[in-house]
Amino acid sequence: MTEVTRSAARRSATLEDVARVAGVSRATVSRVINGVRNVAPEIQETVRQAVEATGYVPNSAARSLVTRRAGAVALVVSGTGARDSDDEAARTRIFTDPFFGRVVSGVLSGLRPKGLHPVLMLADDADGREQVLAFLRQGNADGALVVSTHAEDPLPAQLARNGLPVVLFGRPQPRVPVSHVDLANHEGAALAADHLFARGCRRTAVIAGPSAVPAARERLDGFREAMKRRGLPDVPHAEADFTQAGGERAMTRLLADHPELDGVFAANDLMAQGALAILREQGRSVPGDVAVIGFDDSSAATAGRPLLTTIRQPVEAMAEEMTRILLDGLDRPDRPDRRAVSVVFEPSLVVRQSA
Amino acid sequence: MTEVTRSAARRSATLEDVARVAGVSRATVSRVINGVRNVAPEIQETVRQAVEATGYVPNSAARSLVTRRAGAVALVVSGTGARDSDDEAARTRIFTDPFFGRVVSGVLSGLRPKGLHPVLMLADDADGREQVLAFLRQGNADGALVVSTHAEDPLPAQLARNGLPVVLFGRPQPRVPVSHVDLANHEGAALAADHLFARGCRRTAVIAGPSAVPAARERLDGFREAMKRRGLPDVPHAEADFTQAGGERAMTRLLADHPELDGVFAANDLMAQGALAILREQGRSVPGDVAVIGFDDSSAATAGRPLLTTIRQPVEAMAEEMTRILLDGLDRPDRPDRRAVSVVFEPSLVVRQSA
DNA sequence: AAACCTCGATAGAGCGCTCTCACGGCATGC
DNA sequence: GCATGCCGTGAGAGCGCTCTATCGAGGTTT
Repeated sequence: MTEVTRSAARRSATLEDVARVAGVSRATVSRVINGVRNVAPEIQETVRQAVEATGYVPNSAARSLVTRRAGAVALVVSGTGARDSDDEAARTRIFTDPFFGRVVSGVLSGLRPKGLHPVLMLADDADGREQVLAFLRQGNADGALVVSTHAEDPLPAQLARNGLPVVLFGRPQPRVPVSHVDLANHEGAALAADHLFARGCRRTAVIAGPSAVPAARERLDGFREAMKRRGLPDVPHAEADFTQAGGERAMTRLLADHPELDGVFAANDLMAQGALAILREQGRSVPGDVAVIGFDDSSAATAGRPLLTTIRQPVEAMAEEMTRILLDGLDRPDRPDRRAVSVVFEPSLVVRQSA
Repeated sequence: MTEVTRSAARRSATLEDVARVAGVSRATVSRVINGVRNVAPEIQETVRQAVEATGYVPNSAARSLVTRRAGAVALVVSGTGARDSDDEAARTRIFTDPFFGRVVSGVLSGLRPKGLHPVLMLADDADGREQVLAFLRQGNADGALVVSTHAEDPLPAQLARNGLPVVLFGRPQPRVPVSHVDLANHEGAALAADHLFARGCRRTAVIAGPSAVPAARERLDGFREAMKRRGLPDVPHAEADFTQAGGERAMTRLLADHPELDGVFAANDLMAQGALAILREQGRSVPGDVAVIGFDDSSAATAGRPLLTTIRQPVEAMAEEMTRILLDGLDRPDRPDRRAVSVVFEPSLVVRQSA
């Protein structure tokens, strides 16, 4: 084998090669490969055989260049609140949270029918945000799915300003018109309050999420408002960071300040687990002495004993809907109806053992 | 503004535009944008200003087309064992496992210096494997990081056969020469055995992972061999699926068959948590009546009480090393030293409360 | 002073694909 | 019988970039 043929064998087949083998033009092969439009059946067959014979695989860079479509979407985790972008512990924490895994799972489900795959990006500081922006503007991805945590996260606005298709998990800042999916957090928290009240709890407390996170605020407010309606206007709370360790610290504080507690509502399951651990250590039985309700119905809810009573958030379905909205927007010929779409999901109460 | 100028403004600036503004050639602008080689400082400055003025962003499809580099790597989760690819529960389970999150975190760390981002792919059936293969052959990614679970997973071999750069998490089948990172699972299991023995446990059992997973086999074998060396050749075990629920079932079975148990080694932390839950339910104190050791030192280890004594697997560091190996291979000019590289990490014992 | 380098910049080919436009052949309408 | 329309195919431009070959200017060598 000469040097020439070897290098020829090395480089993979192109449309040109297939066309030559099939005895047709490049354009015809292209038509067969993509949406088959007006090509005689017998020629289609010939082309297909030529593709087989040459082992042809379309080059996506070339295709993207002319179609101006990347055929990819970015999945951005934004604003983790890591102070330092080298803070691997913080990064691991967010990716280890069951919430993240459920989002990934839902996104994958939503993308699968279209044969797309998400590019994972972390935008936890200005530099990371710049990277996401550049990535999209360079055409590496056609749109972004953003899981943003902080309310003041500027990324959604930046993306929207650049005219890039975005869908958010969670409500964006009021002034930013961006498509998103969300959960009725108020209602979820009220469900928890009602259940605790019905059990007879009158001295409840809340382990809240970071006040910078809108969903966390809504859960706290929703719970307090529901209790107020029942004549209990004073519900103490401690703020934590959505982690188990944070939940432990918050529970410890709460117990010290309010030893008479008989019910706890945690803004997510991880913190509820932390609460459970501390209650056990301090010799309080759950749900006998203190009833505990979590939020999310993630895998953490059934990870320990007692099994956690919790408010279910259909994260997978929400993530799937998020990709659907994005893909719809990409398909649409740009102009018409470019307004932001939003879909709000309803939470539900899942009663197990802890309350 | 006329229709023409508007559409001109719409489409983003190209190299040509920048060159015109800067009064130089396309090639010079290209040199400035990329590795700056032999360009007079003042011209560099002029070009930079022109880039600024035009808001130029390089088009990566065009670049990829000529460089034949995608500037992306695939992160493939392969062989989850989901029977049905529509089995969302199974999919969520794998992504919810802290192990996955740690891998993602490590990969991100390894990719960050190069400004790359992983494309997430799930290859849980033949169709998924085909997609991964096609994706890489189309040049969408330059290489793959594969987290493969089953020993008989054909994907690594398929990729290697196609000459695509791959690095595996975990040892591949014996006959497949593929770069990988791995943990000394035998040694880790022996560490667990030694610790239990030193505590006085003589009636231990193992909650093993799926026998199709090489790492699971090694952990079981390592534990049994270590116990055998100490004169305890009979260590019962129950096989589970690396999930908490599976751990619970295995523990229940083990307890029924061997009520006299005084020590349990679980092949991962999730199953150890399951064991803890069952032991509590059955009124056995941990570590008083039964000592428990997990494996991984994931977030699950500190998720409940008692805190789990476990064998630490440095997943983040392993994942980071995995990307380093892949990127090194991509940089190298192909031919020389194309042999498979492997790096084996050492586990360590982390003593907490459960043993 | 002529020949030779060297360095910085340009011209232009070409990566592999899609898509518009033109064209030939055939059926249809008057 | 000739104009008309449609359908299937081919020719060719061009997407935005990189990179090789080339050229010109200025300095050095003999």
